[in-house]
Amino acid sequence: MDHIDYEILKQLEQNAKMSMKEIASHVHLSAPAVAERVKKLEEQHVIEGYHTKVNLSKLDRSITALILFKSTDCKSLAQFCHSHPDVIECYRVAGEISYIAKVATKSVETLENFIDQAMPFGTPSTNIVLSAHENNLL
Amino acid sequence: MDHIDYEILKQLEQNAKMSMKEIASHVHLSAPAVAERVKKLEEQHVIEGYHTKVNLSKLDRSITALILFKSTDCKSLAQFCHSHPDVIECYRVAGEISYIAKVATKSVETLENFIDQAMPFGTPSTNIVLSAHENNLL
DNA sequence: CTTGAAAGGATCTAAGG
DNA sequence: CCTTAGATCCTTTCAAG
Repeated sequence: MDHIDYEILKQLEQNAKMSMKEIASHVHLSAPAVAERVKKLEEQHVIEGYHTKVNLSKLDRSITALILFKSTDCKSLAQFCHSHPDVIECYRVAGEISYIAKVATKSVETLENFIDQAMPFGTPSTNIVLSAHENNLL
Repeated sequence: MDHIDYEILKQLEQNAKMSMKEIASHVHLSAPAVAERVKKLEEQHVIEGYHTKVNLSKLDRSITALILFKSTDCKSLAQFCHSHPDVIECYRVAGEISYIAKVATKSVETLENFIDQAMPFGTPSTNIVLSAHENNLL
């Protein structure tokens, strides 16, 4: 993991489909050299996968909410969240809160349904996302 | 956006590098037909990008925290978070909380530094991530 | 690590149903 | 909107340096 690997990861993070040739031109190496480095990064699980980001509103899931739970049965809450189709991410956390679920859903009605279903597992505090921002890792 | 597009997105979500040929075999179409559909999904911004997931701990950022803010100056807090290298995601939300930052940092010391720097912009409640889970969209 | 070349795939283009 | 077929580009693998 040297600075060239960092630069390769930086390029791939922003565009997973970038060709070895193109990455090579950024890091001033040959394409086979870059391919070998990428292969090693995959084997070392530095690269965990290549994913496609899909627009949630185009999937008719325009409302995103971060729901904070105080729960005494996080195992059950986790099981519920892992299997619920509206949940896109969830976190077991230590702090004032014990569990956080990120939900992307169709409408306030479906959000209400989710909260009602989740209530038995803990006390939710619902925060609707107004805007979101992602920073690059590298 | 028919059921075939959904199936294509489902495949690409899990593996952005899947070839048109391989997707084609899943949806019982020819490779060029799939390529054309993917191109349209890109043009319609249903597909927002192709990204590589990088292991944070391999980048020496083993601690992840979700920091909940009560703030009266979200604009400044957002500006701070957008430009801070430890922040990976942040959300302006409506609810009990006004702003949420997802931070990936090296150690408790660097986390402490972040909190100290963020304090002027609001009242933080720090929740360290013990475990995380992602669901598939499709 | 490099270059260069060869083999195998993938994508792109075009013609046609 | 689809298919098939041909051309082109990219990747991968190997050699030799």
